[in-house]
This record gives sequence, structure tokens and C-alpha cells, in this order.
Amino acid sequence: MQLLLDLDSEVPIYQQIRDRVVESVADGTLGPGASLPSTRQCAVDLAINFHTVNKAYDLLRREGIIRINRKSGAVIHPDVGRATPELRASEDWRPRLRVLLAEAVVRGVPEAEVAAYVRSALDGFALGRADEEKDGGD
Amino acid sequence: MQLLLDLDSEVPIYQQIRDRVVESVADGTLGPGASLPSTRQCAVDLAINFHTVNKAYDLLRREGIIRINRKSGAVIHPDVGRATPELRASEDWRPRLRVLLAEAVVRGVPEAEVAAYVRSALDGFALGRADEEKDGGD
Amino acid sequence: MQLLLDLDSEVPIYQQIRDRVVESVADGTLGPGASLPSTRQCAVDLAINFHTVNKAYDLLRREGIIRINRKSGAVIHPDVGRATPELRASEDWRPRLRVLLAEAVVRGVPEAEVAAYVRSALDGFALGRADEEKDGGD
Amino acid sequence: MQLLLDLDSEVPIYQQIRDRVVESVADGTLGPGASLPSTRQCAVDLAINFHTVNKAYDLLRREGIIRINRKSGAVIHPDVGRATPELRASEDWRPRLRVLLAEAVVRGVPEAEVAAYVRSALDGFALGRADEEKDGGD
DNA sequence: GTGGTCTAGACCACA
DNA sequence: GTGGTCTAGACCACG
Repeated sequence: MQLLLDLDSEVPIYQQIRDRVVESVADGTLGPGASLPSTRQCAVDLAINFHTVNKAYDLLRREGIIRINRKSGAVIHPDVGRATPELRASEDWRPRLRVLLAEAVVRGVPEAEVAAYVRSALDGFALGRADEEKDGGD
Repeated sequence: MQLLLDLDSEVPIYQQIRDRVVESVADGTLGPGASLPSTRQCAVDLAINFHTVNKAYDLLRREGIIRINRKSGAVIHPDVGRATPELRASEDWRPRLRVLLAEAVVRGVPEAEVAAYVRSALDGFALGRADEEKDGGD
Repeated sequence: MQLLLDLDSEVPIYQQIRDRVVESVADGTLGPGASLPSTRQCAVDLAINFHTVNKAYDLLRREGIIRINRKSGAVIHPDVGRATPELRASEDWRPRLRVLLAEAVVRGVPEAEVAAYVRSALDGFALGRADEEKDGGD
Repeated sequence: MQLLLDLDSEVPIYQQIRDRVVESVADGTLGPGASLPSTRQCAVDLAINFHTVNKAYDLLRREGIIRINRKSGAVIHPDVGRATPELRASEDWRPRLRVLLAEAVVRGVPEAEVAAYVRSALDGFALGRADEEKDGGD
């Protein structure tokens, strides 16, 4: 997992780390159980503050996306992509998604183009299909 | 136009106002040329400070979504939904959209459910279709 | 003289009127002694408030660019383009010009392009050359 | 960077700050990557409110002239003077320049004097030439 | 009446 | 330490 950060972005760094992890999990780069670098190593690699990485990992943990063990460090939660109560707890992606779609439409992007982008993005995600293979489809 | 704000949200109030206006434009509640309440009136209605409304309107103006006129106040920009260069300037909705889709998938939401939600949201937007009906697509 | 106003511009209307008159004088559309429409007529033509036109005319009068008589209305000052003390009084076009040039350069416009635009603009002004013809050059 | 403000000017303070920064960038006083004082420090130095500095910096950021970073504060954008799409976005310096040139001519300033001033101002700008010398024009 | 500017102080988020 | 947000009140410019 190669993290590319934009230190000048208005998006907080810890949020960027969290977002990149989420995307990596979705597209299959980081499968359930995969290890994340230690907070200190990650901080060194990205040339950022150790506490910032810590904050990102803590956020991911609270979202139920990773597990943190004292020994093995941070790993992707085994239930990721499984619709467990904890993961489904937050449904606020819906209103946020609606705002983004509205913004694109208001900016004059044809609905077909938006829909096509959504389709291509979803097609690029391996998480759902991996499940189908393993347990024959939910 | 009825704005519902969540004063306890971590999303800044001025951002919420901006988002609600964008959604209203997308779903046709606020058509091109429609008037927004004056900054001070809006502030009274929402029981917030007028400077906060001011910031939201200023943001919308800079995005090319509204026009601000000293005598008639703020109105929806006539070119909204038209793919003018100014409106299309920012294409960063793509990466932001990808993150949100990834988050939903990671949370275990089936891709079909995400796709369905996107479709229903886009179907609820009247902005694109209104043009086609009225002038056959200028 | 045909005035085109942008009522949504951040530039005040009275300033826009003043600017258009100045440009018309420079390019020869309005020569020394030429009549301007009456404030009331102008207000009707432009569909704006009478006081706004009044303010623009007053500004032009204070700058020494027009004369206002009770009988003949507003006319371009006969000394316009002549470097009279009143007209030369304000030299603040220099710092303002410098800022604009700096802005263009900072935005990446090649100096040659800026210089070329200045030359073409000056070439389009008939005011200086009219003098040369009449009194053989200063 | 020494900013001189005219608190009695009709030009808003935040605009003056923005203009001084733009000029400093153009004449090479502030090169790409150079640091600006923190908003609060700058406010103390200029004996004005920090919100006013904030507004100036925000304006410069939106114009693509500076970058604002939570840890290192504000720095001149590395692409300044490079004709990137964002910087070239606004071409409205042309009409504003034309008005200023017209004003000078109307005030009786000989075209040659105006042209000479423009030339000297552009010659005083190091931004374009610095590139040529350093890397032969990227 | 409208929006814009400046000041001021408190609180929070980020690194 | 940095910047960002919200609140508050006074004053001005515009139409």
C-alpha cells in the first residue's frame, strides 16, 4: 500500500490516510487480516508526525475497519465488507453521497457521466466479488 | 426553501448551508434565477450569525452557483447545470466520490445497493431533465 | 455611446458608468464638448436608479472629465486629454497600473503578451492623436 | 517582506495586503516557496485584526498564488508565474487594464509616458526572467 | 433595504 | 504553535 499525501490539501492528513486505507480495502489491495505498517514506521515513511498516524488508525479502529493488537500491530478487520452491525452502524454515507452527486449535476456534468463513473469505480472494487467467490454470494 | 441545519454536526454550518442549496438546485427546488433569502433574514430564520450565512453565500458565489447583487440579493446563477467552464472548473468530485463509494462497500453495503441509491438520487434530480423538456437541450 | 452594464458585477454600477465614459473619451467616441444623456434619461435607458447616474456624473465632474451645466446638461470637458493641473492632479493610476501588471505576470502571462496588449489598447485610443493633428503635437 | 498599508485608503485592507503580496511576487522579493508571516503575527505587525489578514490570505489561496499549510503556514505557490490553468483562469485583467490606460490618457498623460511606465514596471519584475536564467525555460 | 468591511474574542482542529 | 469557525456589533457603500 503506497500512500500519497497532499500536505497542502485542506483535507486533514489523518483523514487522507484513513481515506487511502478505505480505498485500498475496497479495491482489494488490503484484504481482511492484512497488516498495516506500524504507526511509527508509517510516520517515518510519510515524513509526518507520529500522532497524526495514530489519530488516523484510531479513527479506522473506531469505524470497525481495522483491529489494533499490542503484538501484531494494526490489521484490517476480518469482517470488513461483511455488513456487521458495527460496520453498518453509520449510514451517513448516503446524505454525503447525495450532496456530491448534486454538486456534480449542478456543475453541469451529465447524469450519464456521473453514473458511468460510479459504475467504473464500483467495478474496480474487488471486495464484494471476493466474497461471492468464497461463500457463493451472501 | 426550507433549510434544516444540524448545529451539533461536525460539518461547519456554512458548509451545511452551501450543501443544502446545492441539493435544492439539483432537485429543482431552486431553479436558475430563484431568489435566496437575504443574508440577514436567513440568519434570523436559522437563528445563527449573519456572517456565517455570508460565508456560505460567498462560497456559493465563488463556485459560480449563485449571483449576488447589491439590490436584489442572492439568486441562483442562470447557467447552473449548463457545464460552463467556470462551473466545470473543479473536477475533484471524482476522487471524493470514489472514497465515499469505497466506504460504503467496506461497510458491507452490497454494490447493487450502492448503485441503486445512486440511481435513485440521480433520478430525483430534475435539473438535467428540465432543460431537455423545455428547450430540447440548448 | 452605448453603455453595457453588468448589474451582477462586484464593480459598483456608478463606477462602471464612469469607466465606460472614460474609455469612450479615450477612444474618441466622446470628444471634448460632446453631450452626455441627461441623468434621468440615462437612468431610464439603463433601467437603474436615477441617483446612481447622478453619482457617476458627480464623480466624473470631480475628476475634471465632464462639466455640468444647468442648461446644457453634462458635456465632456474641453480640456480632456490636455494635462491640465486638475486632470493631472491624481497620479494614482501608476500604483494601480503596477498592481495589475504584477497580477498578470504572476498569473503566468508572458511580459510580451502584456506589453502587446498595452500597445494595442493605446493604439486604439484616438484622444492623443487628435491633438497632434490639431496643434501639431503638444 | 515589509508591507506598507494605508489604513485611510478606500481600498480595503485585505485587498492592500493581497496587492502587496502580488507585487512582491512579481518583482522577485517573494519567490516561489517563500514563507509569509503567520496570520496572527502579520496582524500584530500591521496592528490590524487577524481576521483581516486571514481574509487576504484566503483570497490569495483561492487565486492560486499561495499555499496554506496547517503546520508551516502560508508559502508562495511553487507554480506562480507558470501559466497553469488555475492561475490563467481569470483573464479579467485585460478590461481592467484598458480602463486604467484610458484614464491616464484622458488625464493628459502622453501615450509615450504611459508606455514608458509600463515598460519600466515590467522591467522591474524579475519573475519571468529568473526562470530563463536558472533553468533555461522549463 | 441590501451586502461588505473591520474589529474583537472564544473555541476547536490539526500537527 | 498553526489555521479555521462561530459569534457579535459597529460602520460604510450601494441602490
